[in-house]
Amino acid sequence: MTTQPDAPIRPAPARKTAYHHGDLRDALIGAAHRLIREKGPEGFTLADACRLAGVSTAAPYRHFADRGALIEAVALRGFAMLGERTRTARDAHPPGSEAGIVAMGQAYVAFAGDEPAVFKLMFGAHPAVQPDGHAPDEGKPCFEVLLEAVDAWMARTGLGGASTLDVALPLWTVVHGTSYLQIDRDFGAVAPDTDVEALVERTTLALLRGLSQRP
Amino acid sequence: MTTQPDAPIRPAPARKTAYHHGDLRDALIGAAHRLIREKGPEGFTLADACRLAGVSTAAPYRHFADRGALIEAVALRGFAMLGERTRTARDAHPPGSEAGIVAMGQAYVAFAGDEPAVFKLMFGAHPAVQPDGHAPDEGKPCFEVLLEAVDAWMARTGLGGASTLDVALPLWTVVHGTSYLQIDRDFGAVAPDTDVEALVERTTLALLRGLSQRP
DNA sequence: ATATCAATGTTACGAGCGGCAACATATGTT
DNA sequence: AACATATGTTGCCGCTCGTAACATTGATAT
Repeated sequence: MTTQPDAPIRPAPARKTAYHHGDLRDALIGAAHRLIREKGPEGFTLADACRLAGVSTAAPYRHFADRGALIEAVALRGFAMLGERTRTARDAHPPGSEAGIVAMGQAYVAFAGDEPAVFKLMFGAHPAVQPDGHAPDEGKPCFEVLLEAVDAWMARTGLGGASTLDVALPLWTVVHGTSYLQIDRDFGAVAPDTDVEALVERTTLALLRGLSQRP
Repeated sequence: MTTQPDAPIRPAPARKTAYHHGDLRDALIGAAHRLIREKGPEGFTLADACRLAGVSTAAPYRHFADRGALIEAVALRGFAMLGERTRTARDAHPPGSEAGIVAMGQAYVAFAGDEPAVFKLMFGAHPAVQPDGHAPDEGKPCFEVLLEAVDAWMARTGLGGASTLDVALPLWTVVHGTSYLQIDRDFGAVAPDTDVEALVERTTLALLRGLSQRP
């Protein structure tokens, strides 16, 4: 069981003594999640999380290397949530359908809207980048759900000559860009009344149509 | 004249005394730009900028309300740069051409790649959001360059029934998403050898094709 | 049962940063 | 020459991150 950000601070086993928290690691992740959600990743403070968990400011260092490690743990939770929502969206539509791909994209953007700060953590550049330039692949499972759906769609529409990535990457850029523009309110200055859900649908469908015809 | 981040620290007029810097505001923006470019917006420290400019840590408060105001000034410079690069890309192609729109998108992504930290500042959510939800519109001029190009393209291809925004917003999401995925190395875990320039071209052309046909 | 060890808390501290108040110096206006 | 204003300095406070040294608990072995 993981402590959700809305859960009470100290749901751990009732103990005689309060010296040992019982499940501090998980409680800290929950507290950090809540605080990051409220104040954003920048405003988040390790000391605040400690206060929320009712623990001294040195305690986290028994469970996390440093502030960044705790933040990363929150990001990891985010990928689990995103994967779940993506699969749910997929399962609501026939396999290989365009509607399914649209719904997955809308789920992506909706998740970003619901958890903007966590979304940024998940995809924000990790300071620890491998020397070979390969990033850590926590998000890979999520992407593979999309890859399967695209594969099914390509098989159904008999699209020859293109690879799965040729379709999946453009789709990803659309929903990722829409997510960021929504989160950062960048539509506001230019098209304040943008309905992102409809935007994703129109753009995704147009993209699929454009990709499926030989020029 | 604005102090570029590569310029010497104290290019201001040679004075008898060093007490007054002479052009501290601009020098601080230049220093901040350089530091943010090197260490990212998070790692940027007002004190570092002061050291770079050879000035005490309290001096900036004569020119900027706080740390955030200095950062915003750097972001403003970014919009000027982006606008210039966008217009240059446009002018290299015939008006109303798809090649021009592609080139503008590639310029957008290339700018993000060259100035990732500044790019994030520019589009990152401003803490000061108007109560009506409208964001400050420093980026509007850049977007209007795209709007004009899309207008010309729509006029040329005789696309009826759709508004300019119906085309421009999808295009924006593509290049914005590509920019972020490139900056944060998120392609790395999934498609490490992605050529973003080619990706923008393929995606933009497919999108334009898909949008220009009645379903 | 009890002694010991490892895990997991605590307090105390130092360095660095952001921001303010009070003071100092240059510039320019009358 | 005298004053007002703009601009920079020192000194200070509160806060955060992270480390070191110490304290408490639960588990394990005898």
